[in-house]
Amino acid sequence: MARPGADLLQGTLETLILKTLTWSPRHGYAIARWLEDTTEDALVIEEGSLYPALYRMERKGWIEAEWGMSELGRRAKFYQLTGAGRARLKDEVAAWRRFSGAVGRVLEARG
Amino acid sequence: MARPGADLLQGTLETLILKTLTWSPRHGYAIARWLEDTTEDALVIEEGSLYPALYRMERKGWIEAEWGMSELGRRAKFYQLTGAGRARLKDEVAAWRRFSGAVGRVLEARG
DNA sequence: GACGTTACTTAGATGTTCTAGGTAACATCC
DNA sequence: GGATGTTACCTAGAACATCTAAGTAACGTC
Repeated sequence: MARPGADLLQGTLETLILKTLTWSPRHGYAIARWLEDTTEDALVIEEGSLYPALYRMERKGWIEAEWGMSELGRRAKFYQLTGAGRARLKDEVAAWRRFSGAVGRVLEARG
Repeated sequence: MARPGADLLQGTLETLILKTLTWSPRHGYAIARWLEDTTEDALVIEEGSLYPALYRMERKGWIEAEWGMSELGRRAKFYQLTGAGRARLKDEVAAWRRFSGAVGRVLEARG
């Protein structure tokens, strides 16, 4: 799993971002910080992954962006979930459970 | 998670293959069948992913191949774990637990 | 002799993530 | 006032695993 060139398993970042926006809009930097805090740095979000992911998700209509001011008075782009994004999150959480459950069953298997 | 072009999260296949070879050598086709059976088809292993993965892993010294006869009398290439492969499996299982635990914490988070 | 299954092979496309660079504003400390 | 660290965003290019889609071949069965 600890492959060079991939700290995150491909396909998980967008799900994590969607989840981060569940409760209120956040700007990109805050999304990364929240994910790292919540996982105690088990997940580290590279900026070169984060921002392209946000653009992809905006293009797909899962999130909407708006410029505003961060808590510290700097300009920042705030993202919020759309209806489609909320639906997508639900699907992705279900898919993650199915997938990680399956992998878990394999890795716990005995004989 | 259910992205077109990726049923498996990138980085998991090699771990799953290593685990499949824990107990005895198996040929490629049997590896795919065992994984699908064990996960009740939650994980489907495409041949175009499986065989290239086996070559990569052989190159990396995690598995060794030998031609033989399958249970049904057809020629088949049997793969078995090397010492390095066994060590690698251990690391990957630990990494998977860390990673999936972190994702789980994010996805279960409330507020 | 057509069809389904076992078993392996490989080229090319796709798509996410990473590395590594950049801009800019503000705070702090020497 | 100059260096350093933090917040905050942007982007080009490379790396890499997986998938699609094609192929070979042997065997069994109907």
